[in-house]
Amino acid sequence: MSVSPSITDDQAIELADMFRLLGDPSRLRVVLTCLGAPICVSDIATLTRLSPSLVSHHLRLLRAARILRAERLGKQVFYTLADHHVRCTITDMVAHVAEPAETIDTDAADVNVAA
Amino acid sequence: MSVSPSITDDQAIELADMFRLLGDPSRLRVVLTCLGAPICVSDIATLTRLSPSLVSHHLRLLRAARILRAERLGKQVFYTLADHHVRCTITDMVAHVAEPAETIDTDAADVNVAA
DNA sequence: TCGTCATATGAACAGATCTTCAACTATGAG
DNA sequence: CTCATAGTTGAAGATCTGTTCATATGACGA
Repeated sequence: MSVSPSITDDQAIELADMFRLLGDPSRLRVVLTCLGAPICVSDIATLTRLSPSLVSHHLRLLRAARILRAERLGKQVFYTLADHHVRCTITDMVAHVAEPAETIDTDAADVNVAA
Repeated sequence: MSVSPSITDDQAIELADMFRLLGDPSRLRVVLTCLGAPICVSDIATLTRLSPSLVSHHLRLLRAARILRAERLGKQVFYTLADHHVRCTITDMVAHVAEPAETIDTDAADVNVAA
């Protein structure tokens, strides 16, 4: 039984799981760092000002959730968004919250539960 | 100093905060329940199969984060998404994760590191 | 007023989570 | 082989968070 139109409870759990991973400031910063070109662990650590160990722990979770993908190149391991869909999803979410609301109107005036 | 192109650390924290709230399955289901018409607490509790008390606790957090908005009507209190921007944001995020990935390919096939 | 329904709130507990530290593996250079 | 660099992993601890239970508040009807 779905709790809302057009989404199953299972999907809700999957959705919550992604949100939970992105819900930690440190981990989110790690993900944001990977939005551009593939980047190695020590660079992520430097940019985010987090310890390499902590970054690695976060990366493991993000990898397990298939949000990030790893690729070894010599001694270093480079991380990137797992695929195009994940990149779209995260980019859009970031844009939504970062922007002060732009294309708003379409149905701005509707159901208003009486006073 | 921003950790990624086009987003400040403050925005990242704000973003993480929203994700964190949406990252709990129960709380997410509460939010999803409010996507449609304004709905009262006991109905949310029924639909989500959560105790009224727990629902109320979650609603308080969601209200504080300005994700939901409350409106009293007699003995009942109805909840809705706080504003159109929040509705867009959440609707889009749900759509992104709910859909089985649409425009995927472009870079789907490539190296696989992990041994 | 009293009683009841609808919500809200506070305390308390169990379980999860972030972070650190130390130790470990893997790769490449000399 | 030995060493240094890059990353990973596990244990441990402090903190946070979700949930429940009991109690309180607010609103309406009798």
